[in-house]
Parts: sequence; C-alpha cells; structure tokens
Amino acid sequence: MPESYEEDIRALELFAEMEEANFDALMRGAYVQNFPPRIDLIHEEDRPDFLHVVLTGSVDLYSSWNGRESSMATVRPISTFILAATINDLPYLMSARTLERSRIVLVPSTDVRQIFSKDPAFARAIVTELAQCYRSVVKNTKDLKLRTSLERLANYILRQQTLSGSTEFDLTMEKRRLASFLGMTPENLSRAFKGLEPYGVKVSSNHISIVDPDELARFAKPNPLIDDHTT
Amino acid sequence: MPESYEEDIRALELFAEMEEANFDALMRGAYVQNFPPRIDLIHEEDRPDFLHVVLTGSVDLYSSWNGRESSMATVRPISTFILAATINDLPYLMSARTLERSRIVLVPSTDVRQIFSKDPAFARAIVTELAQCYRSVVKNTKDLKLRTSLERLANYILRQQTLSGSTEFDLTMEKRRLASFLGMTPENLSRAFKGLEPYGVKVSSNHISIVDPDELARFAKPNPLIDDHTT
DNA sequence: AACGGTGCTTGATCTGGATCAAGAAAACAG
DNA sequence: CTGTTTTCTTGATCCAGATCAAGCACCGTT
Repeated sequence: MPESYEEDIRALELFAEMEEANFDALMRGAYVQNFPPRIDLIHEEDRPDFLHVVLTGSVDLYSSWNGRESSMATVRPISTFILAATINDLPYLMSARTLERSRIVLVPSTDVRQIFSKDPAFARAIVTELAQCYRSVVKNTKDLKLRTSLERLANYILRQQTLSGSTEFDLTMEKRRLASFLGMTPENLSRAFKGLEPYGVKVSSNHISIVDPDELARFAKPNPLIDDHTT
Repeated sequence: MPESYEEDIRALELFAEMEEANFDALMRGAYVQNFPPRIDLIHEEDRPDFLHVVLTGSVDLYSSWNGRESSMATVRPISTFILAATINDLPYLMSARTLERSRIVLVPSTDVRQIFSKDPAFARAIVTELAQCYRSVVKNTKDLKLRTSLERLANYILRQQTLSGSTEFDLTMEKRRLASFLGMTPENLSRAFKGLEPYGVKVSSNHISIVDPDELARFAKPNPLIDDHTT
C-alpha cells in the first residue's frame, strides 16, 4: 500500500496513538481498492472479514427487511465502518454500498482483533470510537421517537448549517436518500421543505438557504443531546 | 460492601476476567444503595459520576425532548448502565428511573476509567459490552424504521416467547411503558393486541398466550438481525 | 435536438396511528 | 372495606404521513 494512504489512516483517531510496529503490521495486511458508484461492499448477515476505511468518496449504510429498505447512515472520509461487527466477530447488521466512486482500505478483521489484544493505545481508541458510535445511534433513536418528520428535517438543516459554517449550503446527498435517512418518503420530504418556508428556509434544487436561522431554531428546538454528533 | 454482592458483580462478563487486585480496587470505591420505585437515578445532561450496576429490581432508561418522553430500554439484573457515557466522560443521553424497589451498585467513573487503562482484560470486556450495546441500538432502529407498530408488537411477543421459553408468559412491564418502548400510544397498543388476535395471540390483563406461534411468525417475519438481542 | 431514464414535485386519496373523551378495571391508601 | 387514583380499554374523530398517479425538470446518450 502506498505510504500516502498510510499517513491519512494514521491520522485517524482510531489509529493515531497505537505503536508504530503494530500499525505497520495492520497496514501490511491491508489493501486499497477503488470502487465505482452503487457497488455493494458488504451485505447484512455477511461475516466481517475486513474493517473498512473510507479514504475518498462516500458510503451508504442501509438495512432491509421484508422488502423494505432504509438508509441508516452515510460514511464520509476519513472514517471507518463497521467496527462493532469486526471486533466481536459477529454478522453485519447493515449493508454498505458506495454512493460515488470511492477509495477504500480493507484491513483484515483478524489483524484488527489480534492487535487490539496487544496494543493498549489501540484498545483505548477502539473503546472511544465504539462509545461514540453507540451515542450517535442513541441520538438518532431519540430523533426518530421524539420528533415529527418536519422537526427532524428542521434539525437536520440546522446541523448541516453548523457543519458547513454557513446559512447557505448544498445538500450532501440526494433527496430520496435524505428522506429515507430521516424516516419519511420522498414525496413527504418535498412537502416538508415547503412546510419550513414559513420558518425561513429556501430550497432550490439541492441548494438550501436559511433566511432566518433564529426563527428556524425556535421551531426546531435543537438539543445537543440529540443533535450534537461530536460528543 | 458485603462480599455477597461482589460475587454477583464479579460474575458479570464485564468484570469476570479482570485482575483480582483491580477488581478489589473497583469495589473499594463502590457502594450499594437501595432505591424505592419511581426514583430518578440519573438525568439526561448529568455528568457520569458513577457506573451503575443493577443487582435487583429494574430500571427504565428514557429520554425527553420538548415535553415529550419516550422509554428507550429496560435494565434488568444483573447488568450495567450507562457504560458509554462513563467511559468517554460525556453527559448522559438518557435518564434513568427505578421501576420497582431496586438495589444498585454505584462504581465511581474515575475508578472505572483508571482501571480500564491498566487492565487489558477489563478493557477487552468493555469493548465487547460496548459493541453489544451498539448493535442492540442499531437493531432497535431497524425495528422502528422498517416495521409498522403491529409488526413491532408481534415481534416483541415472539422475543418474549423465546426469552420465557413458553408460549404463555406475563408481560414484564406495564402496557403504557411497552407502548412507549415500541413507539406507539397506549390506546394503539390496546388495539394492536386486538389486531393480533387473528394470528393467534390471546391477551388477558398482562398475561399473553400464543395459540399458534407459527401463524404469528408468518405475520411477524422475525429476523435475527433485528430480533436476536444475544448477538 | 430528440430520446429515454431518473429523480423531484404536486395533487388526490387513503390509512395508520394520534388525540380526545369516557367508561371499566385494577391498584392503592386510609 | 371504601373511596381515590391510575391504568387500561373502547369509541369517535382528526391528522400526519403513505400511497397512487401524473407531470415536470434535469441529465447523459446518441
């Protein structure tokens, strides 16, 4: 694997503090692969042979049951998925597919588990990462159970505002996926955008501008225990 | 703390493999407390001063937003909550209250974090536990996003059947809480029970009997990637 | 420029589930 | 035991959101 990628991976919190020798061992077994858009990387029920690290592009995590499908999360560079299955060597709970052309590192799960056992710093980092993932899903559950779809969209827009650092930004995924992620239909998302106009949200194509952030926040009532995904 | 409790805690996977000295150190700082029913143990946003271990009784984990409230999970003996907040020293995402008279061990979070750093077996156990918690919440999210309330109830009943090992069992929580946990109103839960009669579910008070488990399963379509909470 | 193809929007309709209201049945307190 | 409170149920109504059905806009292809 070219060294350039190794540096990017090493910079990840998950790998930053581990011993050099162990990191090298991990990377020896790893390899990079390029995938075209809409390629299934892993499927629910599969065994976790590799820990995946997204270097470029983006990956959709989704789940299916009884012919229905729902988008659960998007993985963007540079981060990993799906750690929990890898660590406990249990079947994936979600499927993953590339959204666009993506460069992905595959690290053999056995290596991860082995080095986890002998590198305390790596172990510590894994715990932090897992705890963070756990808290993210809990926040997502609260969002789903405590809010209406309009409120979820309003808070999503406010989160994107924070991430982009501007009251104007482009949606980072197509609307049909956003709808699924927010637990609603595309038709309803369309109407929900309309429903936020009175609170100062303007939408044209995939460009959003928030005319009056305070007004929107008064409606959305964002809460760090649901919407702050950094803690 | 009386030694009898220590044995119970030691038997927990989380503490089973750690070094004796470290376990003793953990227990030295810990203390047991009895709580009456409906007592708030912790509140969202609080700092995680203690890791809690439920010895007897049961604890409701719930969340609130904008005047609404939802039950997220029930903690039964003998297990811990909420590990993720303790480990990363971040505010609780959920509140906890006793459902009945409960005996609970309080282990100072600083001790947990400190011993986590120096006991690899403990670290390993924490990772396993966190990964399990994470997977549980993911399963719960899939349940919520992919199923109707009737399907969620049907699968809940099948899970309880598996847990109890019998086609007849008593509900382990009051119906209003079950409704909240399943993401519906008490009124609707009442109707949902009626709606499952055609599939061979009989309800009287809090006693459930499944006349025809196969018929129920044909409707519920249980799936290990959603309903098997042991993996 | 004409053509599918795909995603997005809009309107009409339908339905799952919430809300409101009231009674029945338990649980609890004195 | 009796009165009080709380939960559970049932019915009536309402509403959010899903579904169905067109039309529209965008986009890459030829």
